[in-house]
Amino acid sequence: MADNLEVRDGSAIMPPKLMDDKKDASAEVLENAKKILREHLVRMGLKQSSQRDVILRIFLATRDHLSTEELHRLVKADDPTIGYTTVYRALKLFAECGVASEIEFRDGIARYEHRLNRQKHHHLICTACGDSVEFFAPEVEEAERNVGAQFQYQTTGHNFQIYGICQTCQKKRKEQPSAS
Amino acid sequence: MADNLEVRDGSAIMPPKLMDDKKDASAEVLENAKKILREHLVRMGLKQSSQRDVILRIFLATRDHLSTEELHRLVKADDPTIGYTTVYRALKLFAECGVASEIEFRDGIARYEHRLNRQKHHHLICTACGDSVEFFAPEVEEAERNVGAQFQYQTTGHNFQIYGICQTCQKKRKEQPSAS
DNA sequence: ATTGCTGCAAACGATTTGCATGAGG
DNA sequence: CCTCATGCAAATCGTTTGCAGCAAT
Repeated sequence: MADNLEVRDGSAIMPPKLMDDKKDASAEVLENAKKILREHLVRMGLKQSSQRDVILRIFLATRDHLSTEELHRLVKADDPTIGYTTVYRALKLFAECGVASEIEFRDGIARYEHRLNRQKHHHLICTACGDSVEFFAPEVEEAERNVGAQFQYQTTGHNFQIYGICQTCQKKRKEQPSAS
Repeated sequence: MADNLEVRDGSAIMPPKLMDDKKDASAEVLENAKKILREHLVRMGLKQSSQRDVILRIFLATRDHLSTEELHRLVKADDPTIGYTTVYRALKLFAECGVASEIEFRDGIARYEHRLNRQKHHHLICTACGDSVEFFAPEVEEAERNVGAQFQYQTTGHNFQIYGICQTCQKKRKEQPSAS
């Protein structure tokens, strides 16, 4: 599941919505993630749990940007006994050890995506329908390094999204200029 | 494209924390903002109010990044009858018409700053103490244009912050490596 | 045995809204 | 007059935490 690079609105010249680095490295990625997580747990004096294994596997099996609730829904389909709080705490853990990273859309909901075997990318988000597209902007990574050095900050990351209206929603608005 | 990614200063010392464009253009800026707001109100079929004038004046009188609550506190000092909700709605209005822009720190609180007579800038934020520094990164504006064109989005803005630990907090951590 | 993990429910807190009243056009 | 603005209180809703019992080390 989840290796479809469909471009939904059918225009042929559009670049793909997801920039993929590897096609189906799921098993390999999963092992890698498990190892990273395990090392983090040991380092922090924490314990393993079967629930976290399930959550990790399902989290890695999707390419989407998942909110805690969405991931919980997926996890429950696999094991209905796993609660929301456990998913919530697992995601925080994944983010801590670098397996996941948080992205801020504009709906006030925390979303996560996994970072393993993925090039650094950013998101272009449609504020009308919530759809998003990924793009590369290496100059942003460079800006982080430069600015950090200039102000003598020890940088830990950044946050970069572009907002706009996608082509589909632009068309819709022309047809039905509904007062928002 | 976008290869001039140095943050300009050229001096070896620490750059100033706020990049100012004009020193004291408050009156001028206020008039400008009032005009923009008024036009927006007319366009949207809304009405003027004395409360919004007060809020606008006080909002423009600071260079800080204000949360709704902080601005409300300042406003109350001037006119104790103005309520939180009015400030909240006024800020949304200011953002709509371009007088203010929202910035997302990482504490889950919406903050606003005014945009008039200010160069486009971004923020470098200390996640330990919350302090922030402004910097220029024109290549980011360029990225917005390029990416928008590439994916045929009509862009409306972006969101860019760099996070890290400021020098002061780095020192503190060396002295007292308190487990967070 | 000790200590972390889980899942439930409850707490939290910033944001948002419903509504009666007041003011702008 | 009609419509929007205001301010209060209450609702919302994602996030976070307290706690009793369970599981890992």
